[in-house]
Amino acid sequence: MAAGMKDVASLAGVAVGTVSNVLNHPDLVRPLTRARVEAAMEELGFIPNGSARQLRAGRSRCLGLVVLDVTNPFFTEVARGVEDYAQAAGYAVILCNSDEADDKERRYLRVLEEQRVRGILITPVHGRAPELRRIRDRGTPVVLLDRPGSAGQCSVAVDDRRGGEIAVSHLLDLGHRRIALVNGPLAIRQCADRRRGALRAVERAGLDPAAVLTEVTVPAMNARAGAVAADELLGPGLASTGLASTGLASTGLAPAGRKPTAVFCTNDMLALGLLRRLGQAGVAVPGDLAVVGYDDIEFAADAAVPLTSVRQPKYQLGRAAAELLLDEADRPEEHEHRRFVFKPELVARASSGETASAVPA
Amino acid sequence: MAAGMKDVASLAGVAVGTVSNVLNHPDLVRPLTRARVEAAMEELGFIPNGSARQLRAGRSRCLGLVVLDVTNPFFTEVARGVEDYAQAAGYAVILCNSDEADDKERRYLRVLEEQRVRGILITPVHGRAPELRRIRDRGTPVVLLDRPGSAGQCSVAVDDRRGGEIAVSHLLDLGHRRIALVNGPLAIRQCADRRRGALRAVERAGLDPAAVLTEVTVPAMNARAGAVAADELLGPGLASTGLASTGLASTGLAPAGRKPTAVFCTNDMLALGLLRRLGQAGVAVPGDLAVVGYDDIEFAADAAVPLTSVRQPKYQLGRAAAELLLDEADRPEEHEHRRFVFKPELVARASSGETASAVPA
DNA sequence: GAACCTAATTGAAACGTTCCATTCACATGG
DNA sequence: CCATGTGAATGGAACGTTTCAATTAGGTTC
Repeated sequence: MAAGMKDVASLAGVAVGTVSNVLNHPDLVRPLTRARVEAAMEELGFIPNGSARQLRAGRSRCLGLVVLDVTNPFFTEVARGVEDYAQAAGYAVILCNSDEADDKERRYLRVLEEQRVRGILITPVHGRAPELRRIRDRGTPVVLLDRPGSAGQCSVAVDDRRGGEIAVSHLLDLGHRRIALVNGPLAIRQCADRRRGALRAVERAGLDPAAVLTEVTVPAMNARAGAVAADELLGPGLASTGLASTGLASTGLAPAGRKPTAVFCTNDMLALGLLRRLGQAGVAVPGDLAVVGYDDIEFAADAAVPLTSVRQPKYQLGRAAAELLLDEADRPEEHEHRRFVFKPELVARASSGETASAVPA
Repeated sequence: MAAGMKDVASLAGVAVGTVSNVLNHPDLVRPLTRARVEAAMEELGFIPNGSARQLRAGRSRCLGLVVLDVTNPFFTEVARGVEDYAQAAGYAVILCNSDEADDKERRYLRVLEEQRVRGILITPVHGRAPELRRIRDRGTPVVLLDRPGSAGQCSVAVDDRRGGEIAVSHLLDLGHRRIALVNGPLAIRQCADRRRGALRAVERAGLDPAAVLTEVTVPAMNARAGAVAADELLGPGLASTGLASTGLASTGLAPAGRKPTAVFCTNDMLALGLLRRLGQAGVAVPGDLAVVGYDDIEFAADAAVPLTSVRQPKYQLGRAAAELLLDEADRPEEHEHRRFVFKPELVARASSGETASAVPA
């Protein structure tokens, strides 16, 4: 069905080599001949076969991007950054969604490697260090996204420790002394780092983390999980009685029994899901409970209670990562590994009571 | 660098054909031999070369999905549907973002065809009918996404005409008689259809569309464009004076001078952007202006004023599309083209004043 | 022990490109 | 008229698989 170079060649009355030249080295072929060949291509609707080309070349014009959740605006914004840069450099991006699932991630990595993509950008679900290392060793550059990498590879990240710290410092400054930390799996590096930052903020304030922080850990970083966390915070007998209910399902450092006056969610999806649930339960934000999120996705500003959040330069992140990756892929000699670390920034809005006075300690 | 089947074969002391059999027809090879081969693969870190495989097979295990905007949660939800189905069927998805730009779309289509993807799912920017037809003719199945296709191909869509109709009927029922229609480029089919639905609703109510509807057309369907539309609606001398300002930049049917009491935005991104701007300008929603969106993305419910919207079965849409595509790809004989049309559904929330009484006519 | 089966393995021919060393046609200068 | 040079086109090898007809080794059957 599909016409190949052979067909084009015979229709144009030239050798296949010439057709190839028209495609890849147009300057080497006489204008007249070139025109004939191009006409033939047009007539046959010839589309070069990428597989054959790649096979010969040993490498493709695609790169792979593996994210934790396509549904999270944070990642789509990063993806845009990656895509814009890649596009400009003549590459296409294969966007893969690991869904925070180990096996999906593994499967995608395998596919990408089989496709001989030019390189892989990934926010890994778990450490994955050895596996990624092997991929590198086999010749596919890997850049860690949104994660400070170890030596021997490039990475692009935002200082998550610091992000966690400024979020919690903000709450402490507002007078909060009982803070819940709603977090995803600690195996995800960002989660662990933001938590460390939170702890550090408390320590720096001369307070006891065990007394201040209550940890609630949820298995995913999406809105649904945020709602679950809200339920857990509100305790079993909740309903619309606000936080008046008793037992707080503390999974963490602090002794149960004292209710938090603020929550730090380690991403905005979590925070938005939590916020919605709090609204349904009649809990006032920030009156009864102040909320801080992370990522500053576009929708955070538009939430029922505009969400205070820690902003990350998402688009820049993606762009920088793509740049590093293609540099490594295209000029392996000159390339030297780099680790970009962007600075996070607090964006205070209503949900933390930026404007209203603080809740008593 | 990368080990090939030849290396595996010689290490295991067998012929390359046998290695291939281990991979593709394990049952044909003696368990002992198989083990030896597998050990060799492991030792060499062998990863089969997808290009070579595809070249031989003539087709790849990937399919392409081209959307208008990855940043729009509507599309990421659709993508999840596609991806889940594809994944289960053993396919990987190449997600492409046309960004509503004609040339980006064209470029991606080209790449996908060169890659010999198994099929293409697309929400086209413009009609593109002839070009897509040629792609089909060359042997790549194409399924139209979120758009009722013409004959001779599969498509999956939601009845956009009806969606537009129920949105505007809802506003009419609430007593509104001056309605602004904030819409994207009419070249995008959904935009045109939703508009037609809006017109129909007005006619069915026995009213004059020219008198009721004011059209504001923006060049993109995102939040920024929504904000621009808000500015246009508020008129030049606006600021925080609500709608008290004078000249309304009507681009459409209605004579200027009378200000709308309601807005129908043809997607939620537009509505959310508009909503934000209205908030900044001190316009009360739904008091001064009622707002209805379209898509019912997850964030619509969480907006400052929860957004009334027209819900589409996003995930189902993607899933159904992938199913049709793979059916066509895998069993071209039995396959017959189908056109799914899902029914949209109004989700009334505060932004249209669902609860509050209607604004006078 | 010849004749036949079956199961396992082999080797070579494709697949559609790109690359490169040749060949060709023709003009130029000696 | 031969040697030389130049620009254009050619033809075949190579890329790493899969497929398939052919071969081999062992086992059964008569």
